Amino acid sequence: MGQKGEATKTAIRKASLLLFVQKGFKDVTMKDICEAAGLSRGGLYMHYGSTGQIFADIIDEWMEDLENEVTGKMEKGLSATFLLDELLERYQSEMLDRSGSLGLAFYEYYSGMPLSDDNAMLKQYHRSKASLCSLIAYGIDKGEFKQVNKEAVVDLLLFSYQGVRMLSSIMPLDDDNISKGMIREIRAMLVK
Amino acid sequence: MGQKGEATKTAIRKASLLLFVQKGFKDVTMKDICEAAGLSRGGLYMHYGSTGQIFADIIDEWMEDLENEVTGKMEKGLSATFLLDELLERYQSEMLDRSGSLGLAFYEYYSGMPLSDDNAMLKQYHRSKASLCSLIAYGIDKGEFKQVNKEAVVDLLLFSYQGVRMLSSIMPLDDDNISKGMIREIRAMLVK
Amino acid sequence: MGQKGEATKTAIRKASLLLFVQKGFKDVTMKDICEAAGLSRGGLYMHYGSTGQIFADIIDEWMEDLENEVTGKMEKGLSATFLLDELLERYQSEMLDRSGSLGLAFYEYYSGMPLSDDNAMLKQYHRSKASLCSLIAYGIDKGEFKQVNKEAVVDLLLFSYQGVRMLSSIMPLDDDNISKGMIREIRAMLVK
Amino acid sequence: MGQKGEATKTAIRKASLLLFVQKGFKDVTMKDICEAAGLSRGGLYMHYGSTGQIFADIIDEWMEDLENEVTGKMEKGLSATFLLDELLERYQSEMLDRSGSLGLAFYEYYSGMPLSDDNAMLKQYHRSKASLCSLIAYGIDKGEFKQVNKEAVVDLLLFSYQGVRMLSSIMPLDDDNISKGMIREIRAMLVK
DNA sequence: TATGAATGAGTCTTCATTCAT
DNA sequence: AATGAATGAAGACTCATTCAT
Repeated sequence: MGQKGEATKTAIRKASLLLFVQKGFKDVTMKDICEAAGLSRGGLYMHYGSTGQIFADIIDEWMEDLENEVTGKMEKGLSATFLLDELLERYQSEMLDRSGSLGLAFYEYYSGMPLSDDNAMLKQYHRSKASLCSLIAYGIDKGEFKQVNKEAVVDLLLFSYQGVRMLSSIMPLDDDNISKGMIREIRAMLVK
Repeated sequence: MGQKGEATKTAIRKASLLLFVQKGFKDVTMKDICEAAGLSRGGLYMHYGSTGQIFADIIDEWMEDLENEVTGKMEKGLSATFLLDELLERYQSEMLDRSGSLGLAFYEYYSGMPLSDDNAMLKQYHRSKASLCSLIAYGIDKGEFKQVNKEAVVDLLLFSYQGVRMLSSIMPLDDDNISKGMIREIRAMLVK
Repeated sequence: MGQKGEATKTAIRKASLLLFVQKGFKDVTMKDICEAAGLSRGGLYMHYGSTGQIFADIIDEWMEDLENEVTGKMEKGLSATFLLDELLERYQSEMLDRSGSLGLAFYEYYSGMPLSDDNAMLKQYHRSKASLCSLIAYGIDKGEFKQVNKEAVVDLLLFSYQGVRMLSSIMPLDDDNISKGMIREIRAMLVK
Repeated sequence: MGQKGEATKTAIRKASLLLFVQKGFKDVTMKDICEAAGLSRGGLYMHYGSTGQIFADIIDEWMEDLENEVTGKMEKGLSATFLLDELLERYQSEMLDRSGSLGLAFYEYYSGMPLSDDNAMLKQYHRSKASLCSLIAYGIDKGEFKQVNKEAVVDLLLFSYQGVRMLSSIMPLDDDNISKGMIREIRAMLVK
């Protein structure tokens, strides 16, 4: 019963994701999605009433996948410096893979909504922040890291990350160099 | 012709700017602009053929206003630390005044264009970067600043600035605290 | 088959009746009826192929309920004036209860059909007319009523009744006063 | 300037009137009107935003034409009986020309609006009523008419008129006979 | 220069109707 | 009998763009 319907919804989300990545949020029409999903007009409206609903659903699904892998490793007693490097490397590589980014779509989607506390990006920010802060606390505990203002350093990391990600999608940056340099600085702020 | 025509064009840009700030780039239509500028359809098309042309013109005008005030002061031999604080303060206050931001409009406008080197944002980035780098060099010269990777620190500043600016327009952030913390860290990286 | 099927059909008619009263005929869709009757699309189509069929069925059912109670009473030799008053009172109260009226639905339904002699409203008109005419004849016979053009007086009653009913559903009328006055006049035309 | 625009609006109203007469209010679409008026979609929307606006405009125009011609004649001292006959004759002929009636359109249009006192039909009712009442008063004054409840008789006339008009548009009535009879009765109620 | 009427294309949205299950 | 997924057609509405005046 729900079977077939759910499969179609999933197919719709999958097809839409591609479109949102390519064109941002505003330029994706219900018609685009029909075509991409191989569905008729009415068929699409059976499952979703607007691009906003689809996008919101995609985000929800998306966010559930992001879980702090860091915590587990701290519990295993690994070196904080090692974990930091691993994390920074991951950030750097993500900074560079700007393709496939939902940046514009997110920006457009949320700019059309009232600022609200159950904003998915906000939740994601808080989650990332908490995770990074606890890593730094762990490093300080182990004596590997300097005493720093954890929150400030984490913000610096997260926001500069966003900045590069967003700007490099609209202007040609030598992002490899840029991100390497930035990350080296941040590392230097932390590691003794 | 010039006279009156130029006045009308200026009025059009002024009216459009407001719209771009409020709705971003994609959602502003020629019709909106007609109404905002108090012009008829035909009248608007006399001067501009598309919203893109208007936006490009606005940016050009905009960019010409931004001039490096820093350089002059360096020449007067002022303390680098003083100049840095002044600059950081300005950045902080701009981080906070996210209202009136053209962020979304820029993003939308440039995401619809091929990545190109005569991108106004790119130019602006290079100009700011050069200006900040020379300030740091000046500080190092005077012995006030540590030896740092100038470019990296400047990028950190610029991109985290962009990050906060953009994100705080779509999610509710305690931006006052955030920006203060971040700027304090950056200052600490530089000043001996 | 009959059993359950007939129960469903009855449920459909019941749910539809409400909708027709609220929205007239044209604005009621098969989808509305599905929802109101708690049936699936396919389920509804099992029983009725269109709103017209449902409405026609409702009318048939409806009309069967209307039977001339007057005749019986005349046979019992009751006073014609008494019967007339009883009838007029009933008409007046119905004039006032314009809510729940199917007026618009009838109008819309029949205006979409060719004028035909097996029109349910027409049958109803003839039945009412015959019944009222025989009452008047009875009154004349008993010497209680004046010699009048029976048909004309009956028409006056029936059509003015319809007029008030229909118009008061679309414009705010002081229908209590209006109907009382009208009915008093009609009574005066008849009773010696 | 307004010249051409006003001409188009008039043409739109003219074309629409025909459609409203033929199909009532609800079944007339903006598309129908485009085609009937020989206009493009956008062209129509330039002048009217909905069928409701067009219909309202038509009614306004219409209502302005209806002016009490009766009053003038009373002032000339003509016989009340003569004026009454003239009026009744006019009503009768209008009862019969049910074609071209906006009955259904009116009904549908107003049934979709909240009952309101600035309802055009209501205004028209009050105007007609006042006009007829003063005619009767005039007749009573001149000793030609009986003492009657003016309002009640007028209501009887107006509502039975509406009733015939509306019902004869949806069921086959011998309206010639019916209206003649009804009008004769009403005349008899008045004239001594 | 400027007006505003007009066009035509494109998107949104809702339904009646069908059909595999 | 009944479900609900799917189709396709129809109508609403908005714009970019052109053009006669």
